[in-house]
Amino acid sequence: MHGDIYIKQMEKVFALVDCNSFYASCEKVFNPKLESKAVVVLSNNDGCIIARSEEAKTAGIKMGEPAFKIRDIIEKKNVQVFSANFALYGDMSQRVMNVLSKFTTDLEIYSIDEAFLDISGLKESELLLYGQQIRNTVLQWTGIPVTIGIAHTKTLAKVANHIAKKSGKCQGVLSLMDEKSIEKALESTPVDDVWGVGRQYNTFLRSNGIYNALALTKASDSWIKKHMHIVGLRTVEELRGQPCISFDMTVADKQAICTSRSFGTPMMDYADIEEAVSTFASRCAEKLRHQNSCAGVLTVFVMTNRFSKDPKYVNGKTVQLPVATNNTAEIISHSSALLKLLFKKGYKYKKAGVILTEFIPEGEVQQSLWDNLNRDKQNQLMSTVDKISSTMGRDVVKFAIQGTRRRWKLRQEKLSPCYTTKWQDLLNIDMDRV
DNA sequence: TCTGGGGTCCTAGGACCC
DNA sequence: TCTGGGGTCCTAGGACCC
Repeated sequence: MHGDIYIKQMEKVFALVDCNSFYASCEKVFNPKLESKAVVVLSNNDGCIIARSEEAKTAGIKMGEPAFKIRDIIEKKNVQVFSANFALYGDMSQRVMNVLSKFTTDLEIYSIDEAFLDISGLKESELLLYGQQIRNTVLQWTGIPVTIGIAHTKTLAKVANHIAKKSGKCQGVLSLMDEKSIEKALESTPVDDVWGVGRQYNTFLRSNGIYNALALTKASDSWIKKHMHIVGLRTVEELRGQPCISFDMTVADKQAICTSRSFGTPMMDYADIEEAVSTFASRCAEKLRHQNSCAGVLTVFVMTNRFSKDPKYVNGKTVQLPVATNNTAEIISHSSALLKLLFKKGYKYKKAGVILTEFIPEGEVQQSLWDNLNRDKQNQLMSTVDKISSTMGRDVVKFAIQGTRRRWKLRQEKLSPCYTTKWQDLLNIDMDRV
């Protein structure tokens, strides 16, 4: 058929490269003592498990579990625990992506540890070998092990990746190209392992007798659309082999920027929270300047610990800024004005945050008649601050209101060195003992 | 003692317009 | 008593992702 030939020629092939236990693997790269040990990485404040090495998974540690609940497993199985070191992980991520970009420029960096490659045009028989080549190169050049799934749609590439992760047979690479193997793969994939099916849809689908990905592909379009909307229908079409999710190599500007933290210990003093909120505001402004935008709307929120029995208070306030800005001083002063309105004495605050939205490009800001700020001068100041921060380190210069006490700071008791981003943390090797 | 942080997209419903 | 038709814009909330 004419149509068939057309589709054959157009058919794309995607490879999803996904780092194995990424954060845990980063810790292992620079610390050979960790090899073959169970390693876990904790969220900020040393709260929950956010990464587990293969050995840690085998030990029965679950994703997202609070660390204090699994103290006994950690002790019994000699699990090596680390506080999240995002400076290290971010830098390692860049290295991995750099290696991938040597293979193709058609690269979509999807998250810190995942990228899609458009590898259309290769012969089907070459795909596995090519995947192995990518895998070996990334491992050799960065020390990070990856798994690769290959298919005609991104969602199927995800399925392939998932299976390759679990099955030793695949040696880290699986391609799902022919109908038979796709069907087998879908049947063995629990429906909640499908990319786009979360907790709610999982419950819903199961209560309707759909337990695996294959069954999901057999549901009717109208039923899917009714209950899972257009996004759900796209997922199902992708599982059927029909590409619906676009491949996008350009990094889109963010539409919202948020900086928020839980405090290491609960805070009751206004001054402490003001320090924290000012620091978050400053961080937001940095991120905003980084993408050359100005924000028109600013939100501040505070909350008490939702798990404790103490009185609870959750609140947020939003302002429309008179002139859209990315100036740290302005964003800090609006943030503390909002905090002043929000703050109520007597509560034990656990978390606060600053959110910026309604962005416009720096060059298109509407001036106000009553604006009495010298914006050119302020912009020069900001770019000087940014330059100092990027060469000499963050917070070398900062606003006084951000404070120095940092009583709100994170708990990070098991932080590893920043092996790749701080001179003083570089590894020393004693040649006499090698 | 101890439970993360930062995003995206879509939909329904209300307000408002002619 | 009856009570159109068609549209836009905005917001809150829900779902998902890593």
